Formats: sequence, C-alpha cells, structure tokens
Amino acid sequence: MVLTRRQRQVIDFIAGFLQENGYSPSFQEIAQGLGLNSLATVHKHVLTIERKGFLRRRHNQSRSIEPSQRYLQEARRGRQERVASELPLLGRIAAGKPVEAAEQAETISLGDFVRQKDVFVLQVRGDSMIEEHILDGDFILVEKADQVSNGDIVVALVGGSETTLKRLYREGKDRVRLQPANARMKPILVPAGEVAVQGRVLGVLRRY
Amino acid sequence: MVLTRRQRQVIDFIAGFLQENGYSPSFQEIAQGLGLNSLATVHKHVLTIERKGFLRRRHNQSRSIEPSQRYLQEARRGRQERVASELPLLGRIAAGKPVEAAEQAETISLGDFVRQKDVFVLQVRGDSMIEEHILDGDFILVEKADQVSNGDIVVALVGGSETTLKRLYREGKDRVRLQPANARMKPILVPAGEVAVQGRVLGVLRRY
DNA sequence: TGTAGTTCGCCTTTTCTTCCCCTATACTGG
DNA sequence: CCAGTATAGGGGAAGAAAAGGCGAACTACA
Repeated sequence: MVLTRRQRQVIDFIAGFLQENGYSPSFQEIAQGLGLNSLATVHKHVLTIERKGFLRRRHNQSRSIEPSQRYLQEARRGRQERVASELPLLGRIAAGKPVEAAEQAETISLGDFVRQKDVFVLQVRGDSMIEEHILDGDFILVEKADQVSNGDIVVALVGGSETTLKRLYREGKDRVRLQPANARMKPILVPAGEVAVQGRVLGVLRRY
Repeated sequence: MVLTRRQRQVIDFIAGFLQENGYSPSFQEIAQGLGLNSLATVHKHVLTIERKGFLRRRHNQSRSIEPSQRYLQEARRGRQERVASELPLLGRIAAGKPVEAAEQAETISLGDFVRQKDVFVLQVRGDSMIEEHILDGDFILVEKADQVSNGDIVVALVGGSETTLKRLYREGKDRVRLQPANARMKPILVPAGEVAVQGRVLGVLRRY
C-alpha cells in the first residue's frame, strides 16, 4: 500500500503540524494548509490515508489524527538514507594554508575504514589511552583478531574477567605487557596464557 | 525468473523514485524517466516485471506500484556488500571491567554522526589541535555553518587566504580569537570581519 | 448550541488500460 | 536455408476508472 503524491502531501502536512504545535490539525486547518476549499476533500484524503495505514484517529473526534508507527518508521528511515553514510572528502586543511581541493568526487565512509569482515564498535570508558588521544566516550572500531602485531592497540580479556584497551607488547617468550597510555596508570604484566586478545583497534570515531 | 536489462532499469527507476518522493511514479513519469514516448510501453514493462514477481500493484489504481519484498531484499544485499556503513555497537569497554553488552542490535554509522545536511570531511595536516586530541592525518567531520557558538572548534578562513582549524572565541564586540590547542602555537586575534567561518567540527575519524 | 467531523451527489483531472501498429532478435521445424 | 513463431522493445490514441475537488446538508461531541 503506497500513497499518492497528494496523499503524501497531506500526511506530511499533518505530521509537520503535529511536530510544530504538539497537537494535530483540524480539518479546517488541513484545508488551509493545502489550499483546499472543502472539508469533504480533506475528509476523503484522511480516510484513504487511514485505510492505507499511514495514520490513525478516533471517529468523530476532533484533532485526533496521528501518523501511524508505519509512517514514522518510514520517515525515520528516509532521513537516515538521505543523510548519506558516504561523506564528501573535500581536501586537507593545514595550518596557514587554504583548503586544498582534493581530487574530484572523493568520498569517505565507514566502509573505507573497514576492509575486513568482522568489525564492531565499542565505546570507551575511562582515560587509560588518553596519551594516545583516545578519550572517554570515543568509539573505537575493533577488528576481531586473536593474532596481533607487537605494539598494536588491542581489546584484551585478562584473566577471564577484565577487559581492557591497551597497547600489547610481547616480553620474552611467554609474557605480555599491556601498556596503558596514561602516566598515572601502570602497565600490566601477565603470562601470555592469561590474555585473550579480542581484537585490534582499527580506528577511532569521536562525536562532539 | 530473471529481469532483462531494460526491465532492471525500469524497476530501479521506480524504486529510486519511491525512495526519493515517498510515493510511486505515474506511468507518465516513468516514461519520462526512461526516455519513452508511449505509456503503452511503460505498461507493458510494468506488467512483465509484475509477472516476474519484482513488483506489486493494484489494477487500475494510480501510483500504486511498489517493489516487492524480493526486489528489496536483493537491493539491500547489494548495498551491504558494497559498503559496510553500519557497524554493530557491542557495548562499552571500561578499564578493569568486562565489556558491558549494549542494548540489542545497536549499530553505528556515519549517519548517526551527521544529523544535518551539509557535512563534509577534511583531513587534518599539522598539530595545531593536538591537545584537543586531533592529530595530523585525522579526518574531521565538518558541518557547514556560518553561525557557531563560542568555543566551538571551527574551520575558518582568515583574511581571505588562510584556512585553519581552531577553537573560536568572541572577544568583546568585534574581535575573535582563534585558539590553537598546542602550547607552541599562539592564538590568532583578528577583527571579526576578517574571519569567515566555513564550518563547525562535528566529529573526528582516525584510522590506524 | 456551536464547532468540528461526516456523508452525499456531482464535477474535473489524472492516471491506467487496451487495441492495433511496428522493428529486431532468437528459436524451431521443414 | 527459410518460413513460422515467440519474445523484448517501442509507439499512438481512445476509453475507462481512480483520484482530486466542490458545496451543501447532516450529525456528533464538548
């Protein structure tokens, strides 16, 4: 069941009105908003839109129209898809120089950061990596991996219970050092067997 | 049952139109979109595509075409394989605690960082914001805006030629201070008229 | 007792359907 | 090898049915 152009205009108007005023419009107001002269026309529209499942209301009750869950979901989905997950990469900004225009039509998306298959995101709590410029609240992109290189930033499970974000260094044959990036915190030195690496940090995402 | 190239073009056009407008196209509009001169041709296409199960509609009802579940699934699969723009948000990681599981099925995408319309990405050169944990090589998400709040991190054009990334503070009535986050750099104090704010920094993206 | 919602014809415009036409390409049986 | 047949693609135009719209009379609820 899909709406016609006019029906879409009607429901959009109603949803917008409700958004703005906190209550739904009367038929009179809908008519004005859409440039209609007869309430009968409004009524017909409301009825068909209701039958198509895009709004609900109580019979004979004034200002009782509300957009259905279905309409709201659609609207939300539409917004998200409009707000592209690909953003244009315009260039580089350097102190003291104008923005260099990048080569045409470059874009950036999370997909560019994620070449692998198994990637997930964690939100960081705490300041243990602050000297690596990973802050409380930042999101880290983690690639699942149990084999990592010396010096990688990893998410690791220590002793079966504690999960931490640290740089991992192998020390000798059978020990690892989990190194925080915070002068106030001490490195953790444990037998390799007690550390289960859950993944390697690929990137950081921060929202202001 | 598989579509021909032309049929694919037709259904893709219809799906795109619906996505964009929230209602399906009339035969007339489909004809225009595909450069056809006769509605009969459109009608024929729609019929065969319907018979092949890629769209559904109601006889004689205008703008009632919708791509079938089958088509949508195909389209979704295609999109996901091209860009994994949504990543699962598994939870929070705190020093010394196991990963807290986040509420089911949360995901994160660039779209979540970008509520506005005009957003672009710049790559940072230089260390002028290093104490704010924005590094050389980081990508910043910039929302186009000429009005910004005091203290926002902004991309600004100074004196018509230099573009910089700084925190912006208003000083008195007609001066602004562009404050770097690097002890080795000095703030820039200029008349407000010489600063053209190009945008406000929404987020940071870093790849290791 | 209004004001806001409902119903009922009646009209116009938009949109869909059908019928007959044409070309090109591929496949099928003689 | 060729006629015959089927299918995809495209076209013009007439006809029919929704969709959109109007005024007026009618009804329900606060």
